[in-house]
Amino acid sequence: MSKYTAPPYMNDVLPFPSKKEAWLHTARWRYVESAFRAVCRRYGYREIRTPILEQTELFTRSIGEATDIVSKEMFTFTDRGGRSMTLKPEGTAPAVRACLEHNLFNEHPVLKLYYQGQNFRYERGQKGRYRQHQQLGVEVFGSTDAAIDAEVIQLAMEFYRTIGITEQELHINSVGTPESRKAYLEALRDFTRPNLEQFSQEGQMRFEVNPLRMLDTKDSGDLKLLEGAPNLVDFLDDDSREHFELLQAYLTSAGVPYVIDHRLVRGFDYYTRTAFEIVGKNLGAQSALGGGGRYDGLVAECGGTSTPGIGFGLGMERCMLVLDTLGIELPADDERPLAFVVTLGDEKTVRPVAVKLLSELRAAGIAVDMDYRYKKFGQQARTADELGARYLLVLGEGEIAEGVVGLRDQATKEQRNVPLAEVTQELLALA
RNA sequence: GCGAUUGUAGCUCAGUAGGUUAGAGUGCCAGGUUGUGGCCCUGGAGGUCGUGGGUUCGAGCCCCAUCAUUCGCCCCA
Repeated sequence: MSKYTAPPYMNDVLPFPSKKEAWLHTARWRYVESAFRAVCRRYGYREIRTPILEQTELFTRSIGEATDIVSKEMFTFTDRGGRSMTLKPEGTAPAVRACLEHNLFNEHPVLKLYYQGQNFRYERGQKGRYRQHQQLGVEVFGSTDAAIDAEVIQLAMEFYRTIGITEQELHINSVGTPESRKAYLEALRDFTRPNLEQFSQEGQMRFEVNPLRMLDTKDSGDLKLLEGAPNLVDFLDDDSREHFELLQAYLTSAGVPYVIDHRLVRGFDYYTRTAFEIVGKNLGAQSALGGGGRYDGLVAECGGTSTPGIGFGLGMERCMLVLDTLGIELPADDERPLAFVVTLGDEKTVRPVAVKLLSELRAAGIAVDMDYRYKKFGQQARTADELGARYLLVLGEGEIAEGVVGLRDQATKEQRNVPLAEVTQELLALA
C-alpha cells in the first residue's frame, strides 16, 4: 500500500473499470451525469455552480441547529481570516444564497435551476455513505403551484428511467407548515405516550429526539403499536391540504402512479408541504433512490423576501451503486480510441511515419493512440485491446514502401490495405 | 458519536501450535520467436508482512497503541 491514502470514507473514481468496484469508473459517472443534464435541459432548467464552501452560519441557520448534520457532521474550519467556513453538506442553501446575492429572484420570477456538486458530511462511512458525495439536484423558486411540484417529480423519475432504472415507486406526503407539524407532533406524542415502555429502545429514543422518526421504524412491535396513529395529513391547514390534493390531481392526470406514505418525513427544518421520495423496487435496504420537497420558508430564513421553493436531490454514489446492484449495462467507455497504430520492422524507419500518421488523424478529430514501449506486434495489439480500440492501423516497412497502412478490424480480424492518403476518410466513415 | 471487521508481491489470497532464506495463482519484464498478438515453454524482477512499541532465545502469527479498510447502528444522499 502506498504511503498516502484518500481521505477517510472518500473515493477515487478511476479511468479504468475495476472488477471489485465497477461503479468507481469515470466513464460510468460521465454517462449518468450527462443523462441528468439532458433531462434537465428538456425540462427547461439552467445550471448553477456555487463554491464548495460557505460561511458556516448559512448552514446552521437554514438546516437547523438540532439536526445531526449541523450538530455533528459538518466539515468546519477557521480560515486564515478568522472566519468559520464549512464545506457544503447540501446544495439547496448555497443555491439560495447565490440567487439572493445576484438578485436572480427579482430578475427571474420563476427560476428553474439544476446543479451538480460535491457535498461533505463528517460521519462514519458505510456502503453508500461517504464523507464526500456528489449530489445531482434541481431547485425551483418563485411558485407555489402544485404543478411545479409535479414537474420536479416527473423530472426525477424520467432521469432514473433514462439511465435504465425503470422499476420505481413514488412516495408522497405533505408535512404542512411548521405550525401544523408542531400540532401533529403533540398528537403523535399523546398517542404513543401511554404505551411508550413497550416500544423498542430505539423507538423510545426517537420519541424524545424526533417523534416523526418513530413512524419510520422497521421494528414489527413498534409498527403494531403505531397502528391507528394519527396521520400528518389530518393536521394540515386548509391551504396545505388543497395543495396536496392538487399535486395528486396533477400526478394522476400526467399518468404518474404514486402512493401516499404517511411515514415519509424529511430531515431538514426548512421543509414545508410536499415531501417525496423515489424508491427502487427489489433493492432491499438501499432502496431510496432520491427525494425532495418544498421549502417555502427557506429563502426568507436566508434573508430574502419570502419566496417559495421546491427541490429534488440524489446522491451519485448511491445511484451508481444501484445501477451495479441492478446489473444495468451502461454504454461503452467513451474514452476508447477508435484506432491504434501498431508498428513493425525497423523503428528508425517506421516510428516517424507512425508519429506523423497519429498527428494527422488527431487533427482530423479521430481518437487514436499507439504503444510507446517499442514492443512486439502481439504486445502492441494487446495494449490496443486493453484500451478498447476498434481498429488497428498496421504500419511496417512494407506498407510504407507501398504508401499504405493495414486497417485491421479488431472484431472480425479482417485486414486490408488502405492508401495512407485515404486513412483519415476511411476512419471518419467508420467512426 | 457507538459497535464490529480486515491490513502479507501491482491484483486475488495462503502461511499450520510462535521456529532457518515469507509462498501460490495472476499480472509485469526478458528470451524461445527482428513483420501479424492473445496459447505454450524457460528464466527474471518485485515484500520495511500497514506503522510504532512490547513479550520471547526467536514474532507475519501473541499483547498494547496508532493509522488505514470494510460493514452495521444513529442519521442521511
